Amino acid sequence: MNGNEKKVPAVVVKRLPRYYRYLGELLKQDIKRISSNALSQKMNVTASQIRQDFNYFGGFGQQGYGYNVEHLYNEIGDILGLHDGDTTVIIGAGNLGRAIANHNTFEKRGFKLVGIFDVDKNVIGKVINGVEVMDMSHLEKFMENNRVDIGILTLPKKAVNEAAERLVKSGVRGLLNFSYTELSFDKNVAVENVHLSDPLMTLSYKMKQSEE
Amino acid sequence: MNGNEKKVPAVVVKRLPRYYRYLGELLKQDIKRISSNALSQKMNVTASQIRQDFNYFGGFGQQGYGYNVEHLYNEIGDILGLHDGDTTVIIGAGNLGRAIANHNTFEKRGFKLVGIFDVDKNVIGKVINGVEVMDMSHLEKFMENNRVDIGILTLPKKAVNEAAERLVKSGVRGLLNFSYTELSFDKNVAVENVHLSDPLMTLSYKMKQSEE
DNA sequence: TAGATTGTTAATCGATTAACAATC
DNA sequence: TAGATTGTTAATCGATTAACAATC
Repeated sequence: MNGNEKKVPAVVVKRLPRYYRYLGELLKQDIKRISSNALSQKMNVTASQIRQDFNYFGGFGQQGYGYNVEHLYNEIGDILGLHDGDTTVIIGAGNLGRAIANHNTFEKRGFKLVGIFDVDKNVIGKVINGVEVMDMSHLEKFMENNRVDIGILTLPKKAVNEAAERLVKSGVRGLLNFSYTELSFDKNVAVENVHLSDPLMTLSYKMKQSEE
Repeated sequence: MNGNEKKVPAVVVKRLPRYYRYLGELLKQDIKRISSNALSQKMNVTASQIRQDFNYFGGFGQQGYGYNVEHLYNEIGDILGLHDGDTTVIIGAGNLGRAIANHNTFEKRGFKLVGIFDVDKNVIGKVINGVEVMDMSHLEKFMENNRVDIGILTLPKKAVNEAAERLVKSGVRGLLNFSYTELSFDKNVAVENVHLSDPLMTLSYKMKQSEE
């Protein structure tokens, strides 16, 4: 941030992945350009919001023309850091860890899984989506020899704090935490806490509303 | 809604699961009561916001005392519909479907998994967390004989629309969709679309910010 | 050039925070 | 009763929408 750009509101940042997805779809359909108005109808938001959102990062469009889909897609990818080649490790090779290791969207988005760790002797040595599950006690050695940007935490909450701290000490810059605990570190380590059952609860709330 | 209550903003509803989690923790620690101020410090929000949020649903506190933790916990559970005994089926017994079937938080929140369906002969008949995987072609028959409130969609996007429509036709009132496609139905069917890679992307964005 | 559509400023709306009277 | 803390109104802040001049 160079000081004369205003800080992008969190609510705008959260919308970026959705734009990215829709633009990816347009790209697949070979659509070359789109106006904020056409996009707003597809996405069910206002054209004004779309233009405002994009203009936080500088104008990507052209008056009288609209937006070049491929260009916009790449720019948003850039903003999100999808072209940085960030590497990930998964800590916890349980059901969720395995699901995520096999979830190919992560790769498609430019993230490279380089290691999976667990403490369970029964899973250590197994290969998941081409990546071997290693012994958690070898974490530090592994990270000395491999650049790891992001730690994905899919382990029981009682073990998550220690794992997170070891990752941070070994140089990880971001944590994607699926454990129940809400982690937070100082500003040098970005953290995103994901609670899988939250959407189920808000769904349940919505269901009660539509009953009435 | 009886008309003289104002509609609860979506942003407030989204915060309810987080309150519920924190109150659950307090309950475990045998803490009987808490003030909005004490809770605000734990949760890193303002006390004002907490009181405003709770007052959308009627006052749960008592002047000079604060909030009774257990009572508040149960009230929020009620609001979220966690005590309705909603049943779920999972469509798609792949990695993510299995992870969710084994994810015991869903049960803890009061949702009962009653069926898992797939088209793959290799997984049909297997038992996941005590529930047998059934042939997708038997979905309608199963739903005639069993009340199913929520369909959890963990299948490839090319199959998700058909599955969703079959569920809705068979009487499901809510869909929790993990597939890439964004589903939407008329107002009688609540839908929550979950995109697992979105938090990874926003994490990546945050990492770029803390670099600077 | 005329038409279309952005980028951006201004107006509106809604959410958050502050303040305090009510009351346990 | 005095102190604490809610419930609620009012003030502020920020996000969304509308409008339109700039310009391709």
